[in-house]
Amino acid sequence: MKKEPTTVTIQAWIQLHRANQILLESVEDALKKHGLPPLSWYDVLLELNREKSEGLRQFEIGNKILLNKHNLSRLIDRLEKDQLVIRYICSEDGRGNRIKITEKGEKMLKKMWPVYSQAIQTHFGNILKPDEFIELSRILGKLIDKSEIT
Amino acid sequence: MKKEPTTVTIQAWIQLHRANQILLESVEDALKKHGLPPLSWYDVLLELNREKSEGLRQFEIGNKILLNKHNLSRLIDRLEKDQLVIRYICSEDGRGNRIKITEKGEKMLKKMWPVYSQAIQTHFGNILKPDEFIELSRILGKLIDKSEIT
DNA sequence: TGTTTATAGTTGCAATTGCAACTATATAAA
DNA sequence: TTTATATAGTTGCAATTGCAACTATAAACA
Repeated sequence: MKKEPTTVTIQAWIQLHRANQILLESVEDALKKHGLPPLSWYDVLLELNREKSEGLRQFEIGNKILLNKHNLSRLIDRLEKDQLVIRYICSEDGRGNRIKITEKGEKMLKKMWPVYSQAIQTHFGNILKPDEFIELSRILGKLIDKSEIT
Repeated sequence: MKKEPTTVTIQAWIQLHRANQILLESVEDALKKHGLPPLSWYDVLLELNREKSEGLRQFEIGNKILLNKHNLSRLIDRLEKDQLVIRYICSEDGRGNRIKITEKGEKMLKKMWPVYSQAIQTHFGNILKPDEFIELSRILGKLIDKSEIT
């Protein structure tokens, strides 16, 4: 089906891109200003924190946070160098490893959250009304779901 | 005002981030698959195409597409190397220069649009209903406006 | 079993980005 | 005017990302 996007579609697309860009920058700025690591570290640590006992395989993390394997591998290098995570050998699959969060990693997560959440609240939470979040969430959900099927 | 974001707020924020990530990737993939340059090139060329006669100063482009000056300077290096734009000396301000799109640049714009628009349509335009674009646009607009004031 | 094919993860290299310092000119202030 | 300060843009260097090739193991298959 070949169809030109309507003006409204194009506008919404640009705004989506722009809004995300602005918000992301605000969050990253806030983290940086507090001497904290970038958001991508938080994303990984958060997923690992949800699976404290078993840890996660790299590809599992990659699926959750939508990051390709080679960049994830090196992101984990950095996290490991800072002792926020550890790579364990993987008993059930000799090719891979199993990543677990450390005590220090949990502390980092706790240290980042106030800054992160405050930025979300300031630049996002305070701007829209409760209904608008629900509506926004519903619409974005459709976009995300659709892509997951494909 | 210190307030924790609600669950709904956090969810919407994550979805915004995710939806953008997915869509952007789709668009970039499509461009790459067709052997075309990245979206950032399109953004710059589009702005320049709107000001064909006078061209634009770098800082003007930077404001429009939200890109910092040093990265823009080098993005323009690349565009200029491919002869899609030209840097002219700037009569009214000796520090800066004035960027104009070339014939070749306009052609590139025309070549990119079908691929770009097709990707937008497939992954975005076809997914939501007309009302939803309007609503999405309205909500995102609030977020963007707010940030511009600050 | 032995052989192909797919998957998990890593690494080398090139391109891009971020940061800080720098040049040059313009604007403001003394 | 002279000096100080701000702005426009560039550049060196380090960090990050993207791409392709690579190793190692698992799964499928003959």
